[in-house]
Amino acid sequence: MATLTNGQVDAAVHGGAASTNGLVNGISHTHSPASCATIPMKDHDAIKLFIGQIPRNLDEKDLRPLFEEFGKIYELTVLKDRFTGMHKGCAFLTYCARESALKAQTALHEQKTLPGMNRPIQVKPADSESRGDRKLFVGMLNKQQCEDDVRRLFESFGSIEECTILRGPDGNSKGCAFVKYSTHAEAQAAISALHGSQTMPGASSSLVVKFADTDKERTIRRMQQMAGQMGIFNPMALQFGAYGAYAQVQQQAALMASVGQGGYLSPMAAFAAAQMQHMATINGLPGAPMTPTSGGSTPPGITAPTVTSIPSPISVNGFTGLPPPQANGQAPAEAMFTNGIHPYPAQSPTAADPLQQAYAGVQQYAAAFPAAYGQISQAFPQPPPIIPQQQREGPEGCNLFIYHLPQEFGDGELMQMFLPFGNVISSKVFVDRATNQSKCFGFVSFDNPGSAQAAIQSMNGFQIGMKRLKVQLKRPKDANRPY
DNA sequence: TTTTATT
Repeated sequence: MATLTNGQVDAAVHGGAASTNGLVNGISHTHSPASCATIPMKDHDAIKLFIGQIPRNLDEKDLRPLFEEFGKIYELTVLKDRFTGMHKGCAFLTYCARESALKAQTALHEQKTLPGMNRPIQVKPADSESRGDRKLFVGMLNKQQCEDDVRRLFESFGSIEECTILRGPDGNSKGCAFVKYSTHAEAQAAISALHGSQTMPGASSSLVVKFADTDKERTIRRMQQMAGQMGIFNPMALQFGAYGAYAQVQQQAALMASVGQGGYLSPMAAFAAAQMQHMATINGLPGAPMTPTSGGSTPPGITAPTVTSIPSPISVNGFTGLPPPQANGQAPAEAMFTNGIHPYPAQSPTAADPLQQAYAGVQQYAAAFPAAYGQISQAFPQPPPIIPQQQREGPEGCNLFIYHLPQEFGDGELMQMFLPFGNVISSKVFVDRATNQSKCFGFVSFDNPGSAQAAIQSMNGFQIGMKRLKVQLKRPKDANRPY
């Protein structure tokens, strides 16, 4: 009996020790293990790490020594822009051993700052390693609340992997945070329990707890901001694949940036890319390099013949709200691209009023694509009635209150903004009697509640410049109604 | 009231 037992124990100890040693050797010594020295093999459960905050002048060979400290590297790749080859300041790293990854993460993540960086290095599992959506955006926090306060609020719903308060350059809280749980279910539980559950002192509304924006959503947000900064507003872009269009534009812009690529550029993308340049310029940012005169003998891609065939008005106007191309097409394109970035051709008769151009764009769009327009607009009479009749109210549930309108919006602009959602029977911006200035709020009435709801859905919170529209059902004021 | 990047 004793013999048998000993034998079992010996076998177990031996086997266990052997495998443990192998593992320990693999991770705890710098680069000695013979196990994966010649043929790189990684553990079945290896973790791919994302490395962030890397100075752009460091490439793989510069980075290797730093990470080899923690074990044999299976793969290390610095991320580069697909078109320009530009170093993106981050990398992916996979160790042969899972343990090495964990060690490196513990030792390095936010523990040191590489030369020239303002933030500490990031070493954590890549997004591709994670299971599902588990990161939350938390809004409407008190600006005094710190990471620990937020953790305390969220810890009972699961294990928190990350908790960050968003701060401005001055270090002041922006009143919102990101909280990452280890699983989607935990995140969901926190949303159910906390969203809207309380109002923090000093916050303008109740606590917001939702899944953080995806990349796509962030792109949309940025697009809205840009549109706002340009004073251009066009709801059509919201309704129709502007997202996809924008993604294309980004790609195309990158293409343009790499002079000499000479690939096909759709006129729309060229047009929009030029605008992005312009926006970058007016924002005082460098923007992607686009130098029409560079390269001497090499004509820039943007002068390719494709530019002269005029795009469907949609692409241009739908996306940017720019004036429709002139009939011959050639002149405006040339004017625009020879001065590099000017979105408004000087000779345009309506150049003085970008807003008006945007509206012209909407109509042009609608006229060109009645079918598409019909998808969101139940009733689409030939030219939409821009001049509101006498002020009328729709049935209950059809009347909207809109706040945070741009100062320059009048009744017509308000109507134009909501036409895509249905039949607008009236629109009214309130005006200060003394100054004749808009009070930045107004009312819009539809002929059916569905349109009103669709408008709320799309337009509430829509960002124009620094402001966000508030769009809600008008309060029924039966009590006040004059007899 | 949505970040410093994720092939």
